[in-house]
Amino acid sequence: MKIDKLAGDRFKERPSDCVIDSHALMIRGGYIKGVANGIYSSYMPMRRITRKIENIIREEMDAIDGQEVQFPVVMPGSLWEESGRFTSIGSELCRFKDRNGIPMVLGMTHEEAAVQLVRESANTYTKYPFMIYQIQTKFRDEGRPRAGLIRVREFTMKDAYSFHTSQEDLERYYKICYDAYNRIFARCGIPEVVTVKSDSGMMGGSISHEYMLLTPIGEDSIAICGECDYRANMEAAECITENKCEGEDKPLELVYTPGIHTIEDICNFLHTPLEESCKAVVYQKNMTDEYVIVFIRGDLDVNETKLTNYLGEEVHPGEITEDCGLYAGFIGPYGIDKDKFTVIIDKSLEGTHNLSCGANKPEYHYTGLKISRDLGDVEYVELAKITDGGICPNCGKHSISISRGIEVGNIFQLGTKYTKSMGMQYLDADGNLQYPIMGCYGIGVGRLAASVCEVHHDDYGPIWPMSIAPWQVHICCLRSDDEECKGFSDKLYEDMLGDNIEVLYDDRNIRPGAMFSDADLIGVPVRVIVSPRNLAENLCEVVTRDKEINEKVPKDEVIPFVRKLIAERLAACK
RNA sequence: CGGGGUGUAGCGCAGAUGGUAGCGCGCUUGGUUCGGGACCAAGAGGCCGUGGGUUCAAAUCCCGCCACUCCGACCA
Repeated sequence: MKIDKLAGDRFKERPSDCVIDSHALMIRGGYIKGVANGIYSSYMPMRRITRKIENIIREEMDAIDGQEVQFPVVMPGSLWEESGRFTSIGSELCRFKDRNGIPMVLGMTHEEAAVQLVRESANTYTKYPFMIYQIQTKFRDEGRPRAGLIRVREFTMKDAYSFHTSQEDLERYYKICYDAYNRIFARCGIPEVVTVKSDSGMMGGSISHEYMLLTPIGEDSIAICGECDYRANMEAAECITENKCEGEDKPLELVYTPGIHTIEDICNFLHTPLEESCKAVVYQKNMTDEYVIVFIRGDLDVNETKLTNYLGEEVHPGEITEDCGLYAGFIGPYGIDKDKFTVIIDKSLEGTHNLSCGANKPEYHYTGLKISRDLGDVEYVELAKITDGGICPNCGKHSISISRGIEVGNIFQLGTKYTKSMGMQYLDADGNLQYPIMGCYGIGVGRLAASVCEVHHDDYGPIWPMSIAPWQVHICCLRSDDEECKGFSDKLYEDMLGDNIEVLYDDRNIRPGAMFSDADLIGVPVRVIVSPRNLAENLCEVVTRDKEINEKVPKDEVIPFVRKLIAERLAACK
């Protein structure tokens, strides 16, 4: 490829609306162009990168007996009604009608399509286990796309679905996928990706893992133990609390606390630590607006994902109105109307005493609350967010730190949610009808490319690993007006093409500075610089984008030298 | 869903108090340059997001839409 024909501009100024580096570099380098909010087109360099990523994924999926298939982007709503997701999913599922008025959806994930594809043919246990996968466009009408390709509405994804006749077999295969995923990320040049336990959200199912690239710009928070190998998404992390319950129990006492509304204020007023208070967090159910009140230790926050899972329905922060029977700032667990409100006591309050809390009466709080004494038998529910410096649920030490990460992939054990709801069955060896057990496995291709860029770049541009680089070699002909320089460069380019080296050739009559800046933005790992100066000594300069290598090589040995470099670097990405 | 911001040339921006649009980068042509985004000269390129209103006159003032964007919430 000659660079002067390459569609897409490269430019110097950072676009003002780019917050993260990978986004800015991909716009500045002529990789992508925005079409609409969260929707991008890719220029050739980007497409070559994603194609290589897709091929790596393909190789690894094929190696674990995956069958590549293709599902449609547009599906009838009726298919999604079978699983119940046509109505259960919110506006991120794009719905529309075809010319006959039939409800249709744009695929945001393909469990339904996967089951539809195989439910008749996989009717005997002898066909199990098997896995099908595709690499295809998804559309999710996100409320807020951001960060370039990290969070978009339309994207390419590899999604895989496995089918099993037992939980044991699913777990066996799940482990195989787990390892295949690690190989994929290592081969794409980001071996530092870690797995974390995650919440399975709307997918259903139980065990799931996310593959996280740890970086401060990540959107997810991850709890990591510094002492053992415990790692979990904040949403899924169990919050362990120790309540020492020192000193004597004090009696429950009503205290006049005019104008004190927040838990910080009451603790300051009483000179007690936040741990000795019980705060109320008010939510309302999305469907009915019914109030849900969570009581939790004053220093902790509610993990709303856990709350949603516990309730089995969505909630939003509650609006406390004049006549709802609640007094904002004075809500407490003692004497609250349990018939009128859903009241939940967080596990962090188990084994506590001498708590201060609201008195359900304006301008009054209680002190000396002991739940086991004053409220009798209550169910404690684990709903708190794990905290930085908190206790590790695995090893029990105060060793949790919270990091940020980008989710580049995930794997789920789905169970029978889709096979049952969609009526997929097979005959087992004893002649009984059974529902297959499913797993599903996803990787966002564009997000992965952007993640690699985010981790591998400098001020001048991306530094692509050889395995996914848009080209392997970039020839810079520094003086195209010099006959010898141009002649040698042209020949080198032709020879490399003939030798099946992926080469980008810059023979524009521009100044070296501009040429190097463009080369940096394209981020090709190996650069060959041809100039009259070096040619006078029969040399070419070979440099790598990561600055590891900068050597003058005899001009006749450039191709073998470069071939060796490419081979070494490809081998390093395994 | 809540709260901000911005829409003027391909990109980045300036255009108090209304008078018919400008700068930098990029692009075209010619010349001088040539190892980290050169310089000179001459050019091309604009329905000022959109609809309405006020006015002799609107990029500018008023109202309504739309789009993009940032922060937060939500998010297989």
